[in-house]
Amino acid sequence: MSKDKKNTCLDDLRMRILKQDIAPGSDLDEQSLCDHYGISRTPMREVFQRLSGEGYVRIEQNRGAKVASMDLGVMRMFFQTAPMIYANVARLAAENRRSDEIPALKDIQEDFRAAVQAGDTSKAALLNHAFHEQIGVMSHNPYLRASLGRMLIDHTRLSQTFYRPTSDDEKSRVAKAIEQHDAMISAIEHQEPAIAVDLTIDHWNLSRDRLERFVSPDPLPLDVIAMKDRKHAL
Amino acid sequence: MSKDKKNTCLDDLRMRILKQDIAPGSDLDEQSLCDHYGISRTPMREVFQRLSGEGYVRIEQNRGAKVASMDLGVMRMFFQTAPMIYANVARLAAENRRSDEIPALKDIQEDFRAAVQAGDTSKAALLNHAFHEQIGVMSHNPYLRASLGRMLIDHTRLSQTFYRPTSDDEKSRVAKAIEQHDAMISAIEHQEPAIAVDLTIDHWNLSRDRLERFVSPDPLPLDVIAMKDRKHAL
DNA sequence: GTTATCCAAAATGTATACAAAATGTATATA
DNA sequence: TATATACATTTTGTATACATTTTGGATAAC
Repeated sequence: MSKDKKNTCLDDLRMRILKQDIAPGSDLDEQSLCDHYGISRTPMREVFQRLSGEGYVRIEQNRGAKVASMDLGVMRMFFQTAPMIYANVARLAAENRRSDEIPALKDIQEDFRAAVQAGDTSKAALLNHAFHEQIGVMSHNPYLRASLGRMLIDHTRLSQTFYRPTSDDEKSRVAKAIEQHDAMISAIEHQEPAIAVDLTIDHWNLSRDRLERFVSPDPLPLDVIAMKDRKHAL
Repeated sequence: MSKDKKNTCLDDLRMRILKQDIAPGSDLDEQSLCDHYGISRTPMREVFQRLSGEGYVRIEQNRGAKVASMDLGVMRMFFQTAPMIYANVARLAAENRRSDEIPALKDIQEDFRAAVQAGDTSKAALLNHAFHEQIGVMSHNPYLRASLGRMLIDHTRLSQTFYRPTSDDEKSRVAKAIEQHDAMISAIEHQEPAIAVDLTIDHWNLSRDRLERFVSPDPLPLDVIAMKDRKHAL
């Protein structure tokens, strides 16, 4: 009974961190979370330890848990490291996947497609996360999974705006990402590591472009009045 | 006071797992460890959670903590993944190290050298572990450090016999490993990533040969009597 | 002889009271 | 006004009692 509540709490906190519903760097208040999830401090602190082990939070001596931050130095490492990890995980998944692991990947992809089409952007981002986690599971490489998990936390946090396309161009990018997922499933299912790697690199490049636009968006207009006039002129 | 005992416990369990003083797959008995380290169950369980997050142990629902196992599938992944992780961590350490991080690396290397010369084999293995962990710190890449930490746990567990050289050939290998460490320190200090990578690959190849001989040692003599005769003949 | 069922003992998980540490606030002092 | 200090409050850490689950073994049924 309470074990169930503990897992609910764990899943919910993971989700809220990934959705940036709880901001990077912010404190997690032990007591109020205990009240909210209806569990006592002991299992709550265990949840914090788990989240810390997975890289979602940082625990500091005598001052509680904070959501993992995303500073500039870490971002550089993210962009530098991601393609290597993703590509190698994909290769290993294509080599080592068990056939009974394929359906889970397909199920996630269908839910992902549905969430995108329904315009449920944060659900889509979470399902994209689950998709890539599942590829990590299928790689059967515990060493790389540790890196992958941490990369995906930051990737998902940065991609919260991805699946709310605001232009035809962005719509086609989302459609392309979905197609790439389908192709990756096929490459993994048919055990074609080289194809899985190529697709993963393409998928990363697409995502990286969007991430860069998110991290470094178009500058604000220099002259707000002029912008306003232009808008009226439409 | 008790916080100190908790950290002692954490460090000691890490050490005992790395030394294979506690065998892969074996259970950790909560109560007896509480008695041994003089702490109560709450902080002991927190220690287990930490060790689990770092990859030293696995916690299973309602049945306690077991030391991480090392089965065949994982070993394959270890040999497949290690050079990539080690080489990239070394590259990043050479690129990103801060100058105030160099002394710690040098100190560890001196202790390592001393332990080898003193014939303290398990201390040497532990200091080798610390040396490579410190390079991980200096890489400033939290993603790869997660993989590196897990690789080093298994690497150190497999290398317990390394620093007890039983022949002149093995002695020269140990001496070479020490020289490689020195050269790696220099490459990192002088920020030469390409050299750091090359040295790391060499270092890995040396280690891999010894690991393979450990995992797959010379077969037992087919005819014990003949061997015995041959020995008497010497 | 084998399997099934029940019960006691051991272990694991949770709640809570108490201890220690950090934080905030008011007052004193320069 | 700025800084220092003492004290109250809040937060974090630990011990322990109690609840739940698993485990081992005895007995019963087949």
